[in-house]
Amino acid sequence: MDSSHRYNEATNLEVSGDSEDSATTMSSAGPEEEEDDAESCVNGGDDDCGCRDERWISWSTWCEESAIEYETAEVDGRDAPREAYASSSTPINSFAFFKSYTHPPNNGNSFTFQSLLKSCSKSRSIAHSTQLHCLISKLGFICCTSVQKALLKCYVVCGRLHVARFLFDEMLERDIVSYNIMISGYFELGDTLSAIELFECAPNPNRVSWTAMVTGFCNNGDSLMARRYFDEMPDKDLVSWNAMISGYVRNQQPLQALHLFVLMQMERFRPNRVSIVSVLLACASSGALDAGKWIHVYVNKNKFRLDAFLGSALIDMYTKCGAVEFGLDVFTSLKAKNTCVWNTMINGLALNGHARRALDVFDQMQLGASIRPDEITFVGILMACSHGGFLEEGRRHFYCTSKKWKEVEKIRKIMKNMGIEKIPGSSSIEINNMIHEFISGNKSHPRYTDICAELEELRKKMNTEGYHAEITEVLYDIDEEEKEHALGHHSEKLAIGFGLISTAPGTTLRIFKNLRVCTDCHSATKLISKICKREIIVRDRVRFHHFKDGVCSCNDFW
DNA sequence: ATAGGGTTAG
Repeated sequence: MDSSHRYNEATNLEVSGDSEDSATTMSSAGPEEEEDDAESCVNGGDDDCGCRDERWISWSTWCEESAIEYETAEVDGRDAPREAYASSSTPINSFAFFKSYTHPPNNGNSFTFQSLLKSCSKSRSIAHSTQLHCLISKLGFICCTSVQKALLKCYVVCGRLHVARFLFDEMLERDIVSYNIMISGYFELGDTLSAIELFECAPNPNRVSWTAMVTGFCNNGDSLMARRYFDEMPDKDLVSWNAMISGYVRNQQPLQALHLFVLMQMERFRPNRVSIVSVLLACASSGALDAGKWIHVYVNKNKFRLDAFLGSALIDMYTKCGAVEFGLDVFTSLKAKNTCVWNTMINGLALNGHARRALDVFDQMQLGASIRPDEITFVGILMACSHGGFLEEGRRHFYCTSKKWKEVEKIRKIMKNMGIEKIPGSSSIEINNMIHEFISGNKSHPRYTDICAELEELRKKMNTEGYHAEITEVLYDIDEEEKEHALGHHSEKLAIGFGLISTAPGTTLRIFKNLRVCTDCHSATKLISKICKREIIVRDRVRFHHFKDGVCSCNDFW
């Protein structure tokens, strides 16, 4: 396939807009058409021997015996295809609908069962899956390969891999689709070895199989292995690129995600909304505001439909980059606001310390828009309150997470034994469209010595202002001097030092840290903002700190 | 057609 063709394909995907939703809009063809496959595998089928009646009896018996509480099927137009109903409904509704629709001698065909199974896998209902499995066996549809695959999927999404494997091994015709279902199933359970094994014996792995490997490894935290498969993949398409990009985002490697996004376009693939949402997440978690703005322009230029998905991603990006007003602009311009959109806005405001505004939006959500808040909304509201300093008692209680060295030591040992390393502190700063990342204690930045000299200079000035390193926070029982050294090289200090020496006086510094800012860095940054007459904005894992003239916007609540 | 990619928090 040549690149220009791929380009067009990608464009069409975007321009048509709704194409990615087509999975829920089933084709109307099918249900009433008799399928050869199904007909040939049904046992009997002769009126004279009473098979049809018997089938109907077993169906109704099963309905009663399965103790399913039927809900009233409400469908617009009784002639709506059963598939459409099944794919957009719960299995209970689908069964009820099937029952109300089915009169002897019409017991449905293989399509009917495929759709019912689809609704089972959608709701991950093992009970309904097994019941349907029984019925399908009774009626003889189990020999139909498409029904088998649908059943396979049910067991896979319900986590019953051993059952799925049994069915898989029993299948007479195993096509690439069944292999792919099994591969993702193994990854879902974290059984990467079995997934690899299946992939390697897969007759002819296609793009879906390769992408399943990429996604599978990413979901299991192994982006390195995912990248290896991605690089080896012979014929990548947009979905495979998106899988790798979003995989990097999920594994907290936003810079790699951004890099791959650029690479993707160099390979003449045109980003669609999925790529855009993923890369916005990368911008949000690395604080790449300029990159994020560029994406927003791209979205407008290419007339991407601004739906709740894209809208929340944009609001999330802006607020996590400290640009609250831009986030609010997107929020107000959004026509369809679902719970997620409201939550994103509330959390974004809370994150930036705008407690009052977050609570206002919360009121608006319930009173003005009548959207029901969920648990995520409440987490956001709590966050807003705590950052607003409304929970002082909580804070006092908290100060009682602080000198238990022995406990800390124990936890560290357990973590090490489990193979979990402490997450290294990492801070990034965007300068001239370049993102510089600093890891605490890492000396690899080309200007490392200059940065240290600058920090040393600052320390002297800070000491005259009465600053002494607050060492209690290092939470490790090393001697005082070592503690002070470790503090001096916290990643945010390195980023600030670099920002100071590489930007014009007075320029605002925007730092992004993956962990929380420690007390020492907090008071040091306050002083630095005063000494250097700079505004310094630090976003840590939990919230924003706007430092100016020796004061922080969080009023020391965090 | 069935299989692979995307939103909010802790």
